[in-house]
Amino acid sequence: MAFRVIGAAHEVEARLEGALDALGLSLAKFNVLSRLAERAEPLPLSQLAERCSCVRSNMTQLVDRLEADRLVERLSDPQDRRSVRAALTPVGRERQAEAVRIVEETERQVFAALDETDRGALAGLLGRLGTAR
Amino acid sequence: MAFRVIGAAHEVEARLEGALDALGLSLAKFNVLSRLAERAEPLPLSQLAERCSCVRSNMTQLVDRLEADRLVERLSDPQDRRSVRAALTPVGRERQAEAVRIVEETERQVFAALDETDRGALAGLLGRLGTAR
DNA sequence: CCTGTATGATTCACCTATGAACGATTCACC
DNA sequence: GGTGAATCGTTCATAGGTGAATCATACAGG
Repeated sequence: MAFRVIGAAHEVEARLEGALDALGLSLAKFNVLSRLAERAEPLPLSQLAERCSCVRSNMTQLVDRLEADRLVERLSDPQDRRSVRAALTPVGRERQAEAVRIVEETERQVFAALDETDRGALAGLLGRLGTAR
Repeated sequence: MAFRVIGAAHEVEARLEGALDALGLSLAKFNVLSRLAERAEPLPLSQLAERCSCVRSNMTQLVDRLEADRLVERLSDPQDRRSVRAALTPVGRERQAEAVRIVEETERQVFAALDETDRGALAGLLGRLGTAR
């Protein structure tokens, strides 16, 4: 049962990765861009890591790659010189918006066979899994 | 919706990884050991990769680490000198059996809130996701 | 004011995964 | 029987993820 859930999720991930590939993005990069797009303010990397549910060292690398792609830039914070804030570039903002459309379209295809009731049931069942502790 | 499925699966994976940690195993290693435990015959790495749904180069590394752990050994095949077969060591076989118990117990906890009907419904819904193409 | 502690980001070592390129072998077919 | 194509495992570069250690900076308390 656990492996059914894991296997299905891997397939969904693979579909999304495949779709995002056309934009030179991965799911991980898309996630970072989306967290940044949510607010106008550039975010310190530690907050970004928290919102992406990953550790800071991972965010350092992700931002390295996104900066190399010219989608994000690092800004130093004069208030706290330890802090580095990540900001979307104009290209990054555009790319994120295109990615949203692609992700939504892919999602529509993946869940096409499920009506609203089915989707609610699925979300409900997943929400009852005992993953705490 | 897609991210609900993915998120839930990641939490299930994390629970299993955490539980297997006590045996010095990961989910990936457990999977390899289990494929090997299914039959007495040592398996060529390419078949092992296929059964684990991963590429051969990944299996090379996984078997490297399992060999370092003394859970698996590489046997050369006199019939086909290109081929390398992986075999469980006695310790590997034992470890796999312990891991099965731990995985089953963890699974029981994760799915405790779902009765048989719920589990069937969940499997059914997941099976209807459009991941082909 | 100074000192210790907490925090921010990076680096490093490791694990899992992919795909391309490679060397060695096997095999099919002429 | 020799040659060209396919197959096997490994290696390499790249990507994403973790945790421990490190360095700089900020901050609280004496």
